[in-house]
Amino acid sequence: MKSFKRHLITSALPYANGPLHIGHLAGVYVPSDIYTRYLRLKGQDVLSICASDEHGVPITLKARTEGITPKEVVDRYHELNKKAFEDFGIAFDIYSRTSNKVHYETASDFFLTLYNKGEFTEKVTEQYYDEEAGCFLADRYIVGTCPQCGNENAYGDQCEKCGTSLSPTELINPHSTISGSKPVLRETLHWYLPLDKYEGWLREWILEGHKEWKTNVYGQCKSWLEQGLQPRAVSRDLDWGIPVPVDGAGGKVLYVWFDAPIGYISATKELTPEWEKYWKDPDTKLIHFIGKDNIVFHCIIFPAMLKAEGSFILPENVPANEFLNLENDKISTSRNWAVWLHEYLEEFPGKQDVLRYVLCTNMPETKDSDFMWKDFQAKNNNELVAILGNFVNRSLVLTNNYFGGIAPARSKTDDYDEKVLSEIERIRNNIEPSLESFRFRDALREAMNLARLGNKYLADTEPWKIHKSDPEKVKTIINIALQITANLTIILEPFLPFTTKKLRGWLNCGKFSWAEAGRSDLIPPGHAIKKPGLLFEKIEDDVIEKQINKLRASLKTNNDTGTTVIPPKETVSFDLFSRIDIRTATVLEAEKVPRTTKLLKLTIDTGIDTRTIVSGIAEYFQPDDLVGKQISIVANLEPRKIKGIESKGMILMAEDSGGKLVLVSPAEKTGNGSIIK
RNA sequence: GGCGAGAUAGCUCAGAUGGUUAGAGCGCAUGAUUCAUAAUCAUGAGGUCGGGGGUUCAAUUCCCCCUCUCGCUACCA
Repeated sequence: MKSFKRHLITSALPYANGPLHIGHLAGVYVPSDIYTRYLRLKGQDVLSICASDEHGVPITLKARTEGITPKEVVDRYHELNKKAFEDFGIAFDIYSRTSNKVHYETASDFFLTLYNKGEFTEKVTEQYYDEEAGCFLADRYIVGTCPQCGNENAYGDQCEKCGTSLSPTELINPHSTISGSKPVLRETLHWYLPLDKYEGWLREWILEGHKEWKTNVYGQCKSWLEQGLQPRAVSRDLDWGIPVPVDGAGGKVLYVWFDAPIGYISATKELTPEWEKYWKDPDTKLIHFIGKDNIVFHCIIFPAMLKAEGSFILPENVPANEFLNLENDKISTSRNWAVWLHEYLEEFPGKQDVLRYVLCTNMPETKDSDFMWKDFQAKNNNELVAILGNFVNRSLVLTNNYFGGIAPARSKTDDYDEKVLSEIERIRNNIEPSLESFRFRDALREAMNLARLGNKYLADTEPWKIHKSDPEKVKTIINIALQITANLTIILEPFLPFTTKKLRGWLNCGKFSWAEAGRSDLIPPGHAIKKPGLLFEKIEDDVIEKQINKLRASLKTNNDTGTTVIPPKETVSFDLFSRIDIRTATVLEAEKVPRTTKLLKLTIDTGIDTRTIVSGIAEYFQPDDLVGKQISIVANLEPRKIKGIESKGMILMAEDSGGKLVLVSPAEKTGNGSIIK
């Protein structure tokens, strides 16, 4: 096992187009914070880096819908998220942002180095250009008819209705969402990172060299490598981002996936003039904390970039977590199915550690896990209050009651006392390997065993029974209880920093180092402690019910109205509208198209004829349920071959923001072929 | 369709290069106890380890098939 001189910890850069929720915390920031705090306690040289990721098309889109500038969007969320991290004690050495000057320079330099080394390939492609707005259009800015499903609102990169990934040139009747005009194709030059070139090296490095990575990470990398890697464009025609630093590259910026990971480097640079020591010296252990959605970037693409650049070290491990669900359902920003960090703090002031604890005990380390409010309550009441808070309270109250708040000396210790004392060190020794291999749930469970040990020790020795008959023995007992309490301030520090700080205050002691954990002389005889308060308080049923109701209510609202309402399309003439022939029809037969997931082949009676329509609705409808249903169709849509079947027309569907499809049917049965107008 | 991860006590999860009674925490039951936020401590009940087949003296652990969940990817409206 290689030993390292220093650590560089990065945490995935949160995208600055929305607030943070518990999923972010459980997946990335709590684990990275625990790990960082542990290393710091051990006195290691460690930097923890994070920043807001502030470029990319979604931010420009959000700005547009809100009628503000992209800068205003990122400013808002950068401040909000930065504060949320601070409030939860996520102790980054720096929380920077990718709109900083130093990042612009770093990312530009990085690009230039690769450019000058000839690491990029250049390719001219035809892209849509908006002549009115005078700019190239990012894929998301082009809307047109999906060539597959006929959805008129398909974006240039993807049709949200059928899920097809598209390229903008495939869209029928494309138009710009900026000016509404019809864009023209223009040639444009872009730079590509030929990932295929690094495939062999990546295989060797990951599949052979890092078999110790978590199975989910290793498996995902293997999956990617076996599918073969393609060159990836590193630039885009866009005006929000870092300009490509090459002559004649006006109007082009670095693609956000390229600039974002470089943000780790720039933030380090901003933090310390010694940044190169952390990024280029092989004695540095680089660890990326991320969620599973980011595995490919941090295990494949970013390492390929670093390798191409040549002077940087590579990550030693990428302990990606899976996802946290909420009350049995996926966390979803658009459905507002989330517990937002800033809202949690308003409703549970001072209870940062409760959330940290619950998220840690239930961290999605090996598979997706679930956050349940009932579970949150149970863990608070049965573990934090009953086991930890209670033990601390007992030991401090006993010290005050029997010794006026002055720590007694141990007189004579018996075998049991010695066994308990040695147990402290054993617990510490158990925690270390868990923390070092990113098994934080295990580590925290073991840490809590120290409080359990304390409770058991008091129950077994029963000082309240003998404090008159054997005061010397009680001195020993209370001394040991205090040593356990002091050790808790060390061992729990990575997990519950607010709690341990409070506890140190009551113990009236300073911060101990990790190496001191296990010692039985942390609190010397004669040391005066303070009057304790309560470490945790019980959470009652009604508080939890309120949270559950709040979630359900927001979900209901979302179902009723849809949170993401797409802005109206441009005005069309009546003439244009009337050229579309919408009719009622009845489904005669329906069957799944073989070897597809989404396609149904429908035979329908249109009143005019009997025809076949292929529709991408198989995920929402059983074929049998459709037979006999009256529906609405576009009867004069140009025919199109789909999977070898000629589809004549398209079925009208209402689609909510979650992508769920509902048939648009006449409210009462009517003749097939009736005109809908 | 392909690939990856997962399915173990009521709940959340560990675990085994195949081999004596499969573990933890919480919950539950019973008992003990009162220093402590009706907290604590002890004991116990609870699992044919997703389903089916195979290899083996022996599989929950290895192999094959199937079902379900999550993710990636392909084809695609």
